[in-house]
Amino acid sequence: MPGLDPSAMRRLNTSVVLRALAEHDEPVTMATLVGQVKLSRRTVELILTQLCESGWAVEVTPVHVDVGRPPRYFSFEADRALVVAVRIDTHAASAAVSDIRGRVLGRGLVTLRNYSDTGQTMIDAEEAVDAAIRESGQPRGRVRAGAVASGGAIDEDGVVHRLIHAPAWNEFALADVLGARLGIPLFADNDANLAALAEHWRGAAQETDTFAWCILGNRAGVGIVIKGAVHRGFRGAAGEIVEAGVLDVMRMETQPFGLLSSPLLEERRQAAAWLVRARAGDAEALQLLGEFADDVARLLSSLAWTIAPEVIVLGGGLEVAEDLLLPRVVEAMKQLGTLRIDVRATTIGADAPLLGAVKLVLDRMDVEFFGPTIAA
Amino acid sequence: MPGLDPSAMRRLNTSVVLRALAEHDEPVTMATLVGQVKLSRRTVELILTQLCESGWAVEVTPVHVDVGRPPRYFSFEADRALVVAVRIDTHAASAAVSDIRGRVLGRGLVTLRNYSDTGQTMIDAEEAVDAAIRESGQPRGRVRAGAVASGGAIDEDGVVHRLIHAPAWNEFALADVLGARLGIPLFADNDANLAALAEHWRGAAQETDTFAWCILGNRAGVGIVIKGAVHRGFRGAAGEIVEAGVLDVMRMETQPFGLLSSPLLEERRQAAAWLVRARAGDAEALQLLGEFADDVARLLSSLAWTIAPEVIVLGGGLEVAEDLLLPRVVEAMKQLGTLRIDVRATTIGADAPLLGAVKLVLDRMDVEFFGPTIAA
DNA sequence: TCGAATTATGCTACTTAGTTGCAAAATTGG
DNA sequence: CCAATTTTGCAACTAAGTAGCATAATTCGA
Repeated sequence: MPGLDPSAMRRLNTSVVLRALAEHDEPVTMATLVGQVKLSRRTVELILTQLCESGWAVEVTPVHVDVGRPPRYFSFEADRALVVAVRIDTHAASAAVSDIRGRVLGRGLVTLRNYSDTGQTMIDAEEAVDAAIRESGQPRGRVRAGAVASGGAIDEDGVVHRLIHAPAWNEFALADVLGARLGIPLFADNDANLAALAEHWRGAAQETDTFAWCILGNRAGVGIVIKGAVHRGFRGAAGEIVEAGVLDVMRMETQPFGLLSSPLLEERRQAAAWLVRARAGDAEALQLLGEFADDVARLLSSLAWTIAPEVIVLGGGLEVAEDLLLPRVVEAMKQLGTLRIDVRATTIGADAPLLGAVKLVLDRMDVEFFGPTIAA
Repeated sequence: MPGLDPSAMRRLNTSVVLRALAEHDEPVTMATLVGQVKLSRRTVELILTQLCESGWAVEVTPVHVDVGRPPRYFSFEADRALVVAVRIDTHAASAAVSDIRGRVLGRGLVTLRNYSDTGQTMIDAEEAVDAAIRESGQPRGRVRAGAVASGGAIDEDGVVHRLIHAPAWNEFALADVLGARLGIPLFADNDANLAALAEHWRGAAQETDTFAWCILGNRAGVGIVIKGAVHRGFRGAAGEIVEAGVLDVMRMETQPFGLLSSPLLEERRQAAAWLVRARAGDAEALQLLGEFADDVARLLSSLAWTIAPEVIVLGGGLEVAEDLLLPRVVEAMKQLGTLRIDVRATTIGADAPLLGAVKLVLDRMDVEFFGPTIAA
């Protein structure tokens, strides 16, 4: 337990002021900030001066209308630090460069040459990052950190522990290897976890902070957010349905509606065709849809009694069937006697894991961005 | 986000020093504390003086042998604040009075007159508390706070949301009602959650901080600890297997080995008889034991893929069958293809929920004990 | 155009609290 | 009884937050 000295107090207060400043999209007056942070005006003034000197804040002079001496306006310099988010799928690597507020400035997409070859995939991923940086038009040096989303159980150190269909990835130090290649600190996490994080940040689960996000079907995974933070579990294995055993996941894989979440366009097209049939009232399609809903409900029930999330968000392609699937799943859960849980569809869609990676690095870099270094 | 002023800094440092002091069972010198808290000797000295004045610390003069000027010794005054833990079972209310270090000073036990009558049960619970305080020999006024362990889904405000076999308890504000009766701030939580907390504190799960604790059989419940804190889930429903639906829990209830965790002595005796038969190699008993192990394994698998705990602790009576049950459960989980998890038996036993209640109130009262009030 | 009203600023003086370091105190051992 | 040793007690200093007042820079109305 380390005690605090006055300089630690100043660091903390600096971080408080900077956070308050960063919350506003528009420039704000000192008085506004003083109201928020519960520090004296003088202190805020001194800290703001320091922040301007170190480049984290800028003073701007907007047009002014009110009576009285015009206040000084300050705004947060979001461009000062950029982050990059990478997503590695079985078929493609995508990347997004974003500023520290989460505004995406550029994107890149590269089709993977050979997913089973981790080395090649790292090259592909770097290409996607390069493309994203190029599109952003920002100097590369501004990209300070990054996060990568991938399938599999990924622990806090960014090591992939199990990726059932791709043994080459087992025990692969994804975060370290790709981070070294890109020359920045890099975090890694499971794509379902990151999708959940994104959904909490900007999607369908903003008002709750204990919930689960699911992709179920051809691929299957659950992302769990507890008290606002991703729950990874031991060696990142939380939410890794592939390991379930309890539930017959394989059956979902051979289910046409399971293909809704396939990374392959062709398979998604097949699934969409079944959806059309179901919407038209085709008996076989409705039968299969019902079975799929039952399977999904059984999985969600398992989540319900263990985690007891307040909300479950269905993502990963399932959202296109929202109208047909949701009522059936809810009904099936009721039949199972499960606690009534608010089940809803994603509002972010396919971009979720990438957006979640942005959020992950923003969260993790708080200390770096808002911590000791600021004062310098 | 509130900023810090010098007095907040002092409060924090005071709490740091007090915690460091409380870690030692024996009196310690100032120099030792200085080494631990990373504050200057002068500051520690001033804070210790204040703590002595406010009664949280006392200076003692032990015999001294080393050369040099003899140091001043200080020790933490654990008696200054006592807490009471209550456990409400279907058949009895028990209570324990403990000091702030968790040393139990007195106990009480009252057989419930009518569990379905919450009012009567509150009276019984208070009697148990009175008995425990009497046994401790401490003045009642020293008991500053308490916690109560009960079955059912209990939210953070201490309201019981579902207790399937006792509708009178539904939406009963357990913490508030009993707290008002006892005249102290009272926290409430599910007994499995509290047992898990106890196991983390003093039992079989001290070295991990993400794990689950189970009572399975006649009663069923799971307590989940994530990053050292109990995970309650929405409205306290996490780990409430009763709601499962997915798994055939009722079958376990009619299983003779399920009676191992019965609150009734008679039923436990029956179960013990089956254990004897199994140990003697009786085929029927071994068959039933195997089925029980399979059921348990299926439940634990569900925990494994959702939470991914590092350890699962079996408690609530199951520990008496440890030698026969554990290998079978582990084998059955392997058959299910579940991630290998360290499954072990409780080292605390039946006292776990009560001990967990002590820990809960100590954790929750940190702010009160170690927070702003100290300096006064 | 000028003065009153208004509002934010810049600063000085003061307080709290943490750090440094030195002289003095209290012990043991020869 | 003196040297060695270890800890204490305190004075002087520094960092950082608070309070509050005189002043500056506006708008508005006459």
